[in-house]
Amino acid sequence: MASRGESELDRKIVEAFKVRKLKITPQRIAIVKALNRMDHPTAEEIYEEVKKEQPYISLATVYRTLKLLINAGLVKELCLPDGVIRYDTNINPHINVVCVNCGRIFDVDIDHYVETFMDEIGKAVSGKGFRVVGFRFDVDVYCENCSIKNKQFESDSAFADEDI
Amino acid sequence: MASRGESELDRKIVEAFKVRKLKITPQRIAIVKALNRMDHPTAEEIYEEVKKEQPYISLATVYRTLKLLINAGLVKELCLPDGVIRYDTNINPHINVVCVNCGRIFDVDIDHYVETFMDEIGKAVSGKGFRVVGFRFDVDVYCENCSIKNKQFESDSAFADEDI
DNA sequence: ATTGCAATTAGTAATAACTACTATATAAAC
DNA sequence: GTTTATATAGTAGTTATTACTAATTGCAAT
Repeated sequence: MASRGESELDRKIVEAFKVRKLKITPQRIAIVKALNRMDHPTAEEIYEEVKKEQPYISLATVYRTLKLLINAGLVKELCLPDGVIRYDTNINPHINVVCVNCGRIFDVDIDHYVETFMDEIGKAVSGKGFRVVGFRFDVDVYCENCSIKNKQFESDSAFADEDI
Repeated sequence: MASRGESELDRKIVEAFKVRKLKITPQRIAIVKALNRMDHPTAEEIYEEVKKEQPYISLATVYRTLKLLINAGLVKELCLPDGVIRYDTNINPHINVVCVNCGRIFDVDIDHYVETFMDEIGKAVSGKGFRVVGFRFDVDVYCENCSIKNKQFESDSAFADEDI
């Protein structure tokens, strides 16, 4: 009967919990598993998903656990123009490409560009004594579908005449 | 008596208002002027500042006016890890360098790098049909002061061992 | 396996940030 | 000045999140 419990959890997460002396509870297991199968969910969406497995879980537990995971560096918050915080299990440096029309979020890997970006940022902030610990790079777009449907918005952006 | 009213307002803002058939009210003038002398304020902070000039202004008017200015592309929202929305009158492409310890925000001009960034993003998202309309680039740092006071946090970041 | 207890939980109250609503007032076009 | 659509103050309502509390539980030490 090895199908229940922490054995299903990513070793990295178990490790992060143990190292911080955090208990591995069924609620936390369910939340982590839900996060892993969801795509940029909100706290409320996670709550609804986790309820399938833990029907009596409290929304407060979801928020508390998310905060733990964030503090452990296992999850990141996304704050997008719709004002709702979403949670991202992709902690690799990447761009969140967000369609301003339909809200879909596309993770765009920038492994190959990170060094260049960081060099440029380094130049831009040099001499000011900043120690960089992370970044958020969100790009607002119309995705392919919404571009087609929203031709009329073509010059609504501050960047429209910069041809980017 | 040319010291009151819209004559004090940036021509660009008057233009943006007229073009949208929005009335130029004393409240809106006061809000725009407050924004111009403040540094990344929250709605609440703007409200307190504007009250000095318009003691009976309503917080709802502040929020409504901010939304107008955002829609007109004259102001941008910043959503930083503290969860409070701040308003930025710098609509030029720039990086918001945020000290994760003291919360101070430093605008870092990237005029010279924007083209490079956009090229890189273009490469990263190419073939996916995205039409870029804007971006947010926030960099979390310890500022010079807080770096000195917080040596103990040196390896707390997911990026710590990447030497960025 | 049992025990002891600090950590965790469910449930809910409280808070914070914002939005909607409504009756009154006003900017600006005539 | 008159008109009228727009804007406003004040406030109620909403949403997202956090705080609190009494009961429960993971897990380390027996």
